Amino acid sequence: MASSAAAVKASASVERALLALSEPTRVRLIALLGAGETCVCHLVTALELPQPVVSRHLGVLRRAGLVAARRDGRWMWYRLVPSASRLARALVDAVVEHRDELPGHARAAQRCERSQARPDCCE
Amino acid sequence: MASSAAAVKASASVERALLALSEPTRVRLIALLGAGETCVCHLVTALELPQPVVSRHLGVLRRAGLVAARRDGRWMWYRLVPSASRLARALVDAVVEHRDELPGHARAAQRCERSQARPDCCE
DNA sequence: GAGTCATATGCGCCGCAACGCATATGTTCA
DNA sequence: TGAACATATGCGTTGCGGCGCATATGACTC
Repeated sequence: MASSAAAVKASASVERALLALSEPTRVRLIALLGAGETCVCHLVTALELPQPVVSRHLGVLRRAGLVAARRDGRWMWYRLVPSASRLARALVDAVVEHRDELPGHARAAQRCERSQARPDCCE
Repeated sequence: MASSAAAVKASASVERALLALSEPTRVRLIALLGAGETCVCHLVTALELPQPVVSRHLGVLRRAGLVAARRDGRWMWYRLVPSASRLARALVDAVVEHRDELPGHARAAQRCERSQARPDCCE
């Protein structure tokens, strides 16, 4: 029946989703993306981490089906996408909803906004 | 103000909570405990893992403020307790609510119930 | 108090995943 | 085409956490 097939699919994705969420930096990325689609350069500025680190974590989240990427010229924009797993969706929603509790999130979000306000970046 | 003090406390506990939840076995334990207070021996039977492994994971969850232990003679019973962090509570609730999606949970829960039904264990 | 049972913990080992660094890929503009 | 920029990836290293094993702690019975 269709529901068991869906359960299998969700089961496969829930493992990757849980693995993806079991890393502080990736949780912080989810929290930042909760504010809307964001360019990688802003995420790097927000988290104050080396670009390869951010890129790698975004890759994990993407392969886990939690975020999607869109290319705009030289820039890549990432956004949250609903996971195939209800559990994963609930976890992401919880992180986004209560992101203010994450240590350092407020400052990171501030750096992210200020970075987006600069006219010399991302067009 | 009081809210900032609460935020600091929640912030301290949310880190430990996220760390505690970043492990598949511990997530499975949370899922099992979602059915109610459970004796360690049943959790060992349910997860089919060595007793020290289960005990250690329960210790992590306990120190993270996600579960509490109660001694009853030689047996220890564990139960979920509301975390000081709203995010942690939301994550635990999500795991419990969608526990059926966790790979192998149904069988583990079945083994847990059958273990509890045996009269020769835990009194 | 000795023995037994249930659970917790100390310790050493090992695998894995994150990181740093360099570099590849892809895009824009001159 | 070549240079500059943004992002992704290959690779070697390392640190941390989970596991296995033995043993300690606490509780009950005789």
